[in-house]
Amino acid sequence: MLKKLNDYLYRLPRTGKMQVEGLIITSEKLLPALYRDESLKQLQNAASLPGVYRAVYGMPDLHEGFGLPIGGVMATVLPEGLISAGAVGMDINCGVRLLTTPFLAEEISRERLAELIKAIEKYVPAGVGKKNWEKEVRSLLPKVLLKGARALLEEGYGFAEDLNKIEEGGVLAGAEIKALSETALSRGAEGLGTLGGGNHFIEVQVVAEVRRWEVAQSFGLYPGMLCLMVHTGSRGLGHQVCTDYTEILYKAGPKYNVSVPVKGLAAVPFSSPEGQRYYQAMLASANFAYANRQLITHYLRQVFKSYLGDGKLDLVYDLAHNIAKEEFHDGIKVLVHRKGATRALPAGHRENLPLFREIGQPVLIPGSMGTKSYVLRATSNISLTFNSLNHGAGRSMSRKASLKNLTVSEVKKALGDVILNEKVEYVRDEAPQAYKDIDLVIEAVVGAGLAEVVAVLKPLAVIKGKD
DNA sequence: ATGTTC
Repeated sequence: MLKKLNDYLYRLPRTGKMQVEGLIITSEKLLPALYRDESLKQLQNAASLPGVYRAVYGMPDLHEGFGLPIGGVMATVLPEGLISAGAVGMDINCGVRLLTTPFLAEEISRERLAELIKAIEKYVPAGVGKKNWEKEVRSLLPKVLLKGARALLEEGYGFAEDLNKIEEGGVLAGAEIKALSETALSRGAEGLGTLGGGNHFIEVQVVAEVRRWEVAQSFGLYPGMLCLMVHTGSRGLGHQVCTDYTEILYKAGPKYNVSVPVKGLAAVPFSSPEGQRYYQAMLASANFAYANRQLITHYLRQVFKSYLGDGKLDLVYDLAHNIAKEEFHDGIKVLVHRKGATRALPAGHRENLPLFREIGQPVLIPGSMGTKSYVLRATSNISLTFNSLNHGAGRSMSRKASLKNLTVSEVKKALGDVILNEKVEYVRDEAPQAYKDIDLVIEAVVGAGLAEVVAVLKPLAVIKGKD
């Protein structure tokens, strides 16, 4: 089905109703997983939407999702082009934040680390359905929806300089509370300040390797540093918004003569009332997620202050990997849907935050549970993929299959010395065996000439929520 | 991903 262009770039040729071709960043070793699930078929479906621009892209962590595959990038020409809730995904602005700590990893014993993650769990409830412990934050919801991480800052949760290192300054303009259902609002209120389940985590990591010294230094990363990585999103709020609007867009589609191959790609013109409504709801959910990671950061600072005596945690960066964004490519205004894909702005790109304008933004790529994570920087070739990179390792086995096939001892072995808060049994579907090899995924984006490795992070302890 | 078949 795929045509090899070079070692790391494959073409998904136009067939059937495809309006554009697909381009996939992958490799010989990663290919078999693509043929085991529906991701290529889903990419073909996306390529068949009217008005899809230039090509649809698959990142090396590509795998089956709802509508657009995870690791998929799809752009539509504005203003008449389509917007699809399913092409953003259930967890709107699921994303990653990396923090440095004032400690070297070697200063903190395993015993201390184990205590630390217990303390973190008290402040940041982990697991599906968990609610925030600090009821006061619930009243911040309206402000959070409109002003994102900035809203929390105004309430004393964080420092002004935090915003300089959050994509978009931690807030997207245009959110509307009216666009959210009552259910979405109530799920949002309870979920603010919680981690969630699935692939979400808080990880204590060490900077194990620095490959680009100057760049790492400008990102604030030095070898041996103890770091914290937070991976979470908009919790039940984003999930509800995606569910609500997939239904709304699916029903409204015919009104605009839009027919979609599957309900998961339900879409309407961006400029239509329904399209704008979804976009406003998506922006509010994205703001919520930036704020969620900000609130969690506040709690982490409290824990570090009380348990280790120093709560000075500095942001490296915070980015979204499930979002749709209005951007210019080839001089044309498009709506880029990234689902399980990260926007990656190279050095010199004018849309970078001021701090990163010259050097380019850090691209944070978490590995699977217990495996390495990477900090990358995009090269100037990144325009090939609308300035997009992968978001992680990507599943290679479904949750169901991993729970069925993986034993506790196999998973324990894969985790090695990494401390885990939860019983291994409950997070078997998050085992490294259920994911692609992060090293191969990174090799693909580097080999394709899209990115370079700045630093490699190794996990020491991980907090996961149980499903 | 998810009050995982509200």
